[in-house]
Amino acid sequence: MSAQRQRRQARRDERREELKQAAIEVFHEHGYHAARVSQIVKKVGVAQGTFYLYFEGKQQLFSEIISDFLEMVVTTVASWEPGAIDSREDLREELTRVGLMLTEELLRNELSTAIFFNEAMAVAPEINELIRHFYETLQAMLSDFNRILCQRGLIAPMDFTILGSMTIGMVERVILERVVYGTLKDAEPRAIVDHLIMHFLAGTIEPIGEPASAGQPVALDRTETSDNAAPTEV
Amino acid sequence: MSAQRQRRQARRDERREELKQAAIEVFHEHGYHAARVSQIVKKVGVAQGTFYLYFEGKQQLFSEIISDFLEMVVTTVASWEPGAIDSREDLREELTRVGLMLTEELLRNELSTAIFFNEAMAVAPEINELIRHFYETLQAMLSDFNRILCQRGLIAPMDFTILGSMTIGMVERVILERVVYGTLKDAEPRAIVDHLIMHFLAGTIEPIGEPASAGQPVALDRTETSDNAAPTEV
Amino acid sequence: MSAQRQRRQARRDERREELKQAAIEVFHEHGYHAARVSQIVKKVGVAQGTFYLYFEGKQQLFSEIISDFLEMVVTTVASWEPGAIDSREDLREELTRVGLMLTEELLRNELSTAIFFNEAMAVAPEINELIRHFYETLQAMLSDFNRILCQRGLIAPMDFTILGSMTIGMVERVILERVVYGTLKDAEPRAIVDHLIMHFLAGTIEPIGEPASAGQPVALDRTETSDNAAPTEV
Amino acid sequence: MSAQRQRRQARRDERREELKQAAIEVFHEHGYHAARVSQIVKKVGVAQGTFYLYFEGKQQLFSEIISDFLEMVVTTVASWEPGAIDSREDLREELTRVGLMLTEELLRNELSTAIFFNEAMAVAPEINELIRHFYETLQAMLSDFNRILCQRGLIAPMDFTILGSMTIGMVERVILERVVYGTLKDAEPRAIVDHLIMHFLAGTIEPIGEPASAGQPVALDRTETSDNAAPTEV
DNA sequence: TATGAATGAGCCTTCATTCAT
DNA sequence: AATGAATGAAGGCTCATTCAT
Repeated sequence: MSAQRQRRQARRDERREELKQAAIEVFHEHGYHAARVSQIVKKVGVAQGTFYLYFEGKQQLFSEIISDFLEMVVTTVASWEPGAIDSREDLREELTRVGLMLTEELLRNELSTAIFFNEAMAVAPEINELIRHFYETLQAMLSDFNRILCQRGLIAPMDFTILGSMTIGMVERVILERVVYGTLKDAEPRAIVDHLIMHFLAGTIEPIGEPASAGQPVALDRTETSDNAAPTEV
Repeated sequence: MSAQRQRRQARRDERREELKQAAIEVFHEHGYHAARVSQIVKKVGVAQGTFYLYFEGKQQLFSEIISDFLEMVVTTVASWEPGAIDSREDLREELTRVGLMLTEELLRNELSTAIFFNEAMAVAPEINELIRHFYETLQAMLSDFNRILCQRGLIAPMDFTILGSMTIGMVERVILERVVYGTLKDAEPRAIVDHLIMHFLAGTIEPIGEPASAGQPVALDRTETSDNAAPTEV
Repeated sequence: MSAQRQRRQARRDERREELKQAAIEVFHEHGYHAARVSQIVKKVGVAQGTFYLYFEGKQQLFSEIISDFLEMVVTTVASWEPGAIDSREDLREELTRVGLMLTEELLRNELSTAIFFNEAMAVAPEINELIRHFYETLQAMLSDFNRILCQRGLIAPMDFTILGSMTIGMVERVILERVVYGTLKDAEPRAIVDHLIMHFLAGTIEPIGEPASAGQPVALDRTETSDNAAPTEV
Repeated sequence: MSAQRQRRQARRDERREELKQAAIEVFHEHGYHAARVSQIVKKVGVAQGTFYLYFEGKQQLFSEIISDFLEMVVTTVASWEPGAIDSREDLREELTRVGLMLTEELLRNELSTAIFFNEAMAVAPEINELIRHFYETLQAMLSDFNRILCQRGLIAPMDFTILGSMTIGMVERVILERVVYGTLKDAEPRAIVDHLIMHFLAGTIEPIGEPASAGQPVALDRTETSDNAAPTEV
């Protein structure tokens, strides 16, 4: 009895996932508004009505897809471990670890990422709230992180709300270009993460490309850099 | 004759602008897809058909609104004058000038800004292309700027494409929060611009908030940041 | 399974036919352009959307109605059997058979016939092509028939393309008047067919009304007719 | 005063005619329903409103165009002079005269002819009545003609209403093909008229192409026509 | 559970006509 | 007479959702 029930539930979950995956593809290809429920069910090979046995409707499914995505991001970012960080080098390492993990996740969920950035804000107020909440959570997390870092003297004091926004923006646009539009597809994830972290840490003071020199600011005077007209674009 | 023609043209332009403005409000309030042409004309007090004397249709008008917005941004950003910049202090001043100007423009076009960030990517492929083109233009402009700065030894060498994306992201998220969502409404435009520039210049090395100390990095306690020699400011 | 599928298909076909029939009535009553889809569905008692489950749109349905009609005509005309025709009498009999069959079909599809003659050319270029093609087919068929008849010495040589057009015109106007406008509603189909055939065979040489004399031309010379005997009008 | 008034009236008539001519072109090119008043005025180079100074509306203008056409046809057909006709040869000559005159007129008004055949019945009930009336007039005229001819022993007695319809149909389809569709454009007007008349007079008994033999029925037996497999298509 | 036929509200757009100038 | 901006009614079609089977 229970075994049969379990099997049924498993089959149900499977089909649900199939539909959701198909929806992600359709939403990605056409955008939410041009996406048709009929296209989704056709991809899976079930009848129109079946869709409504698994989801309340088109919007609710979209909402769920966005929720999944946001939760994944939050979980990844929240995995940061500030405990053992005592130096800027420690910080750099930890940020690199988290950055690479996030990058990996986003690349794994390329379509959802694209949907999130392109469509999510233009579907319905409820979803906008979801997203606003996400950004607020992210802001709060980053503020906490940065406050800790500041207390430990690892970063300078400043308005951590603004800093949080800047960090989020920096990261998300780079992700957008790399994961969604492929503009930065020549750049290795590692290089991208390095740039993000170095920029977070030192703005445009320190060069990137020679890991050896990382942590040691270049002397920013003309004589030394004059022969560096064509910087090595990583 | 000519006088009458001129008067007509003037009235025509005026009405066109009225309709466009009403459309911006409606698009902002309901989003592109939920916006109704009927709501737009009702706001202006003209008949439904009149709308089509001035615009080809709902989407074309949206497209025009986005174009206007993008052009405004590009024009503002392009007003940067790299000529006389010889030091990081010069750079800071020039960036501040442009940053404040952009902020001012965006605040003046608050609704368009919101529409751009929330809706623009989810309307139609043609508009997406418009926007992609915009970002590419921006990227190219920033890359050029940074290359020049780098040649002058004002910033370190790195991948300027990535740097461009980071800068764009940084700026646009802060704008979004401040202008569109009001999250940073407590922060003065000036403070925001300062943060953006300082972060661009020095990441999280330098404190912000005490203009007096600007340019002098906080002592990032060397014991804690042992291998992190205090960066020498220009 | 298969049984249910069959039942469904049957019901589907039935409803499709119902809608098409209703459309024929509406097109006939109001003409294509003034016909409303809403009138069609109301006649059948289904929702507006249902219409689009069965037809791509108003024009496509019209096109289908015309196609059906044209096919019916071509099929009927093509049923002619020239094999055993060796004399003008044989020819007359065969033409009579086909003529009556066509008349019967057209009377059975009175409304479609009317729609064809009144509306079909004024709906859309695609439909015009359909109709042009129909006439070309008919022309070709008639030319072939007549060439055969000529070879057998049953009709005189002449330009069979012109002859084909004359025959088509002769027939279609008589049909139009009888079936569509009812002008000739006093005339029995048989009488009409007789007139058509006799006219085709002998122009105005032979009288119609006394089948007995058929085949024997009235003496058409001046002396006999100069005294102007009042002919008995049938 | 009166001179000025006359000049004004002349200018008015001229412009009215210009508009009507433009309308004919537009109606011909697009069909009545797809024709736009804006296209008509653009052709003439006047404002939209000007159109309504000369015509009550689009439909009324169409109606007028059709009326002009019908009147032209009736006038031409009515020019027949039965007075001196005493023999079938006389008849043939008179019919040829009228036939050529009609053909000439129709070729001169090619566009109106096309509009009449393709569009006229599908515009509005009032116009249909106009056309029905036209056909009835034509019918009556032909019936009268034929009755006279019959009385003079030139044609056999039959149902002259049916004969009238047959004649009208014969003529109009040949015209349609030649003038409107160009299918018979290889045939000289004279050849067409000859065919029409010969068919009217003798159906398919007499050959066409050798005017010499006109009036003398070919012997319709196989021996003479057997080697005539490929009749001279005029 | 699955099906898929049926629903029906809702909107963008066109264009003949009007009328103030 | 001429203009041309303004009108506004009207309808084809879509598609998310429901529900009887």
